[in-house]
Amino acid sequence: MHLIQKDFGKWLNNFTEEQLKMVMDNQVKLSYNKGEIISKQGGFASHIIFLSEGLIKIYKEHNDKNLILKLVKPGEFIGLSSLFSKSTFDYSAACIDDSKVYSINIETLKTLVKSNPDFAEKIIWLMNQNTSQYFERIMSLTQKQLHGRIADAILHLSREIFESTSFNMLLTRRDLAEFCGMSTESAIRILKEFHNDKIVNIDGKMMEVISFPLLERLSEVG
Amino acid sequence: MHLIQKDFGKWLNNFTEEQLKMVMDNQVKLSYNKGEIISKQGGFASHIIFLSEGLIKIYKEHNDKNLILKLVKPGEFIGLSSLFSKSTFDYSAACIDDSKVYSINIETLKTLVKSNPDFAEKIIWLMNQNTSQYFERIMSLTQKQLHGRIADAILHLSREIFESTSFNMLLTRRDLAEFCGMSTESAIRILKEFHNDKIVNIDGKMMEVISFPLLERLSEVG
DNA sequence: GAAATTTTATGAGATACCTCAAATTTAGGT
DNA sequence: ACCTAAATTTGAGGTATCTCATAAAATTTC
Repeated sequence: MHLIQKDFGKWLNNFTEEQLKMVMDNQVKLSYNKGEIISKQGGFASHIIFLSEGLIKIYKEHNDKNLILKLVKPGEFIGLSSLFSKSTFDYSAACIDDSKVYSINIETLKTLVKSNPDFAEKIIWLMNQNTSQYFERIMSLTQKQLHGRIADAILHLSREIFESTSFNMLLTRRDLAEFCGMSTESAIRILKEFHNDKIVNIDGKMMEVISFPLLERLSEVG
Repeated sequence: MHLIQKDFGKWLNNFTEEQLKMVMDNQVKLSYNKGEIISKQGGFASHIIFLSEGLIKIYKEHNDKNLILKLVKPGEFIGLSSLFSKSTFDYSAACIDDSKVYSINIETLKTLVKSNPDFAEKIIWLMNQNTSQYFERIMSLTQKQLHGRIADAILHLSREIFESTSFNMLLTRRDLAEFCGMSTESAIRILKEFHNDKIVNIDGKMMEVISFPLLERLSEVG
């Protein structure tokens, strides 16, 4: 009880004792290793996942090329888009880093949404945050060229995901390419270019942003 | 009262008299002409719109190029993504055809969502439908080349929007291009190609699908 | 109903990006 | 520690797509 309240924190406000017990009784904590797949596109969506530790990629498979739709960091839910609609996932989820998650029965969450308007509001708010993020991604991926897209990705990693100027990005070059909708070779070339131009400092997967203004400019001009 | 119940139909189930009255008192019906802008990116999101008649495009502006995120047909809501989150629209909406809409105060809708769990469920369901559609769009726009994207667009128009093999697509070539994330010239060239290859029959804005299998094949291979 | 604007159309040239190939480095498994 | 597989890197060549220019057709405006 203690642990889950600490992690879920803000999501469990205003729950009655009965509702809290319901969450407790219908949830398990799971650990995944880097590289492991949590859910597979087309698979049965019986649970919603809450990420407690680690980093996860949500991606779609198309022929043999993948596109990473979203990076999920601790504190976020995965699978909300299956609430009240599809019974199958329309995307896959895999761990970029060792991860710990709570897996919550989807029926439980449905019941909670229907019995607790404040929780429903929070879920709707979360889903709208996601949608807004997807709009940004669509614009980046479709309207900008390679440099702008990589700039967007670096800004996202620095500000949203790792919340630091300097971080281990964990993503492989291929992950980054799949996040930016480009070939791995292009991603590599542009990273090197940014490094040479002293926009970022890159050593393997370690990344340090040197100039946010330049990244923002690249993002802006596309 | 009669009119709105006919239009909103399925959305007003399970409402109490009081709630129905609340909808009635906080809603106006508006008419727009083809080409008119309903809401502008960055504008204040004070209302949710329910499309009763016509066709509307939801689009984002980037530098001087637009991208049409979604086509909205009668029976759908616009602006749900502002419920419980942003107070400004992060996209614009404009009429592709003469349209009639109900404009509903956003606070009213919030109240209803919080007081009627069934309605909340429906809203969540709707938002998830949208998200699912956006995933499809991201895949089409980022993973497929021109022919696949135009094929996707035609299939969408035929099946989702007009629900007919033969229809007046209303969109200009430029709209179609902005829906497919390509230059107007490319859209025109590929439409002509499809016409010459007898995949569709095109005369101005009139469009007749001749071979769904071929379109699906083009969509599949990308 | 004529003028002005927008839309549609087509060609040629430019270029951003991908694909393929081959080498080197790094990571993973036993 | 070794072997294998995966990830990273770089170059060269090809191509899908865009841009620009120009013109005809269609639509809107007054």
